[in-house]
This record gives sequence, structure tokens and C-alpha cells, in this order.
Amino acid sequence: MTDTPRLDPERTTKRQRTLAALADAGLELFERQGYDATTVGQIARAAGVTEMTFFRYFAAKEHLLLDDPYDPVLIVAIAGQPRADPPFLRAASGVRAAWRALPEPEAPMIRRRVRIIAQTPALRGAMWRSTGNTERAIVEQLVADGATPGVARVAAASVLAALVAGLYSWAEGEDASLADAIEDALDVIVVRR
Amino acid sequence: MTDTPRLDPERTTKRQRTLAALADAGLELFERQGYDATTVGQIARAAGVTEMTFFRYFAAKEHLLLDDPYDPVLIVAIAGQPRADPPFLRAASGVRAAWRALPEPEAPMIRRRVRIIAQTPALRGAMWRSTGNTERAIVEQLVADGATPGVARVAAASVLAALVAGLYSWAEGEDASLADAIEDALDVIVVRR
DNA sequence: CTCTAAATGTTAGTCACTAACATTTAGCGC
DNA sequence: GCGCTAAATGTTAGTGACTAACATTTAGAG
Repeated sequence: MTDTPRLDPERTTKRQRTLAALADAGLELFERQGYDATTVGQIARAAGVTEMTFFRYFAAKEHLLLDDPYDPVLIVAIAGQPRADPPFLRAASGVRAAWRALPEPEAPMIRRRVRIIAQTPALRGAMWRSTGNTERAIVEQLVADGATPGVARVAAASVLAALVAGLYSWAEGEDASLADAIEDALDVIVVRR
Repeated sequence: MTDTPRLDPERTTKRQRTLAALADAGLELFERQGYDATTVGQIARAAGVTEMTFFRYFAAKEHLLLDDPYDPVLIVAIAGQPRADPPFLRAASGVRAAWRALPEPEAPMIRRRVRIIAQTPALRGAMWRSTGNTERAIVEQLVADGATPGVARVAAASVLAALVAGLYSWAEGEDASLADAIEDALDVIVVRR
């Protein structure tokens, strides 16, 4: 769901710099004064750029926090689950595997983002809409492996909900490991064998 | 989560009439031209009223569709579950019981609303934010009955996600019974005994 | 039928976001 | 280093959701 308008791959580097400047400025301002109280204009100015330019990098204010490129990994992980298992279990195990494979160093940044999201009702909604894409992808995979669409949708939705809830809880704390938090969340829902 | 500014209970009836007019006009316009393409001004005009007045009845455009007074029933139902069961099961059974108790005649109206929501990404997000309140209430109840906050949050979130997913599937069709659809959705997640 | 509170209207403004068009600047080939 | 072009940014103007302060009408309790 990234919407950086990448026209010509690797033409310049200026683009990457302003992108980083905007992302940094946004995250800092959100943390300092809250998401709702922060204006797109403020972020742009802090990054030494115009409001218009902001929207050339992020289609919406919320996209500053909701750019997740994690979907493909997840799908592969789910596809790798044993077909004999019911869809719900396959989805859960896939999510477990995918997040266990996430590089540790990313955790702190994820934590900062998730914290802001958890604190902002508008963003919690946006988060869910964002996972809508992930959900669709999971459903596709489950159906391809023989599940009913209705069943697949419920399985995907509830597993993702557990994941997100786990992320929120994890982000509140300081020391817990991301992978462990996800494991614990999924254990609430799935009967471990 | 109703935000009709009810100042003096049962003082007049004009209020109820304009409220109904706005709700009807909104639903019809949404169905005819889509949610995003429908302007609050249009709804207001169709109801013979000013845009400003609309916002005196609904705090936001989305509230036309997301006014659910079902929470209290749900909480009672969850509280009535056997404490011996794990939180996840208690939440699921509570939801099941609550929706089984819903009066049949309400179904068609719910279907119209859910259909619009399901078709509109922005509303899917809003829907989730709206269930946030329900989620909080469920978590409170589960914790009061001895669950860990972390566990309770995951349980509540995933059960609600299953419920919503079930609602979306149900709304697509024409004839299925609401209660049955919810049952089926929850069966995907919970191991029935 | 009156009189007050409730209901509605008016005006003006903010913020997220879009579109069309003008201008600068960065970095490639030379 | 230097020019040239495409990429990056800016400008202006506008829409739609929503808020606030204040003025006006109207409905209905007495």
C-alpha cells in the first residue's frame, strides 16, 4: 500500500532525502503534540518544504504511519502452512511465522509508530482500513487452498485483529520482544498443539 | 455512542421528525450515488434543512450509519457466561447470545447499512473505530471476571472482527438469517463443544 | 395565546486534500 | 565545469467535512 509515486527507478537521491525529512518531522511532531493537533502544513514546514509537496510523497496524512510493506512475506508464510489444517489455523500460523522472521532492528521504529496509532482513534480506524488489503490477500490465499470465502474472511479478519491487538499491547511496554508479543496474542485465540 | 444532544427528555417531537428525515435522506442518497459522492449539503437539502443543522444531529457524516445502541445488551450477555470458560470463549459466546436475541424486524435496516459500509473503505475504517468502544466495554467485563488485560484485548478484538466479517458476508446475500450468519462466523474461530 | 426555550439559520473560518499550471533545481551526458 | 532536460517543487484556486459565535424563527408548554 505504498504510494510513493516512483516514476523512474533510482534516478536521483533528492527524493529520498525529502522523503526521510518528511517522515522524521512527522513522527517527531506527532509524538510531541499528538496526531490530530499536528497539521500537514507544520510537517511540511519542518521538513523545509511546501504542504503541496507533502501530498506528493504521502497520499494522506495517515500514510506517514501506515506504510507497511509486510504483506508479501505474510502471504508466502500462509501459503507454506499445511493444507490439512483448517483455514483459521493456517492464517494464524502464517502470521506467527512471518512476524518471527521480522528483523529485530525494525522493532523500535515500529513501536514508535504503533504507539501513536494506538493513542489516536482516527488512526485506529485507518489502521484497520489499511489491514483491509492484507485481509484480502490472506483471503485469496486461503481460498486458493480450498477454503470457503465466508470462512476465509472471518479467519483472516480475526487473526489480523488479534495481531493488531497484540501490537498495541506490546507498544505500550518497553522491553518485551515483538515476536514473543505476537506469539502470546495468537495463543489467546488458537488452540496450540 | 449516540450523540444526539438530547437536552430535555421528550420535550418536543419536531426533533424526531427532522432526525428521521435526515436519516432517511442520507441512507437513500448513499444507496443511490455512493457514500463518498454524497455531500452532507445534499442530505441536508433533501431533508429540507441546512448543512449546519445536519451536524447538530450527527457529529459526523459517518454517524448516519454507525449509531449502534447494541453495546449494553452485549455486555450483559458476556457477563452471563460461565467464569470457568477462558476469556476468548466467554466473549464469543456472549456475542452469539446477544445477537440471537436481536429482534428480527431490525434485520433489513441493518442489512442496508452494513451493505453501504462494506462497500466503502472509509466506512470500514470508521466501523472499526466505532467498535472500539464495544471492545473497551468487553475488555472491562472480561477483566472484571479475572482475565489479563492483554488477553482480554486480543479476545475482544478478534471476536468482534469475526462478528463484523460475518456481518459483511451476511449483508451481501438476501435471504440468510442474521443470527445464523453470526453463528457460522463464530464457529470458524471457536471450537464448539 | 403568549412567551420562552428549542430549533434552525448565517457567516466566517480551519484543515485535509485535489487539480492545473508555472518555476526551479538537480544530476546526467558531454 | 556546463548545459540541458526531466524531476522536484511551488503557486493559486477550489471542494468538502467540520467548528464556533451569534442572530432569528418557530413550536409547544402553560
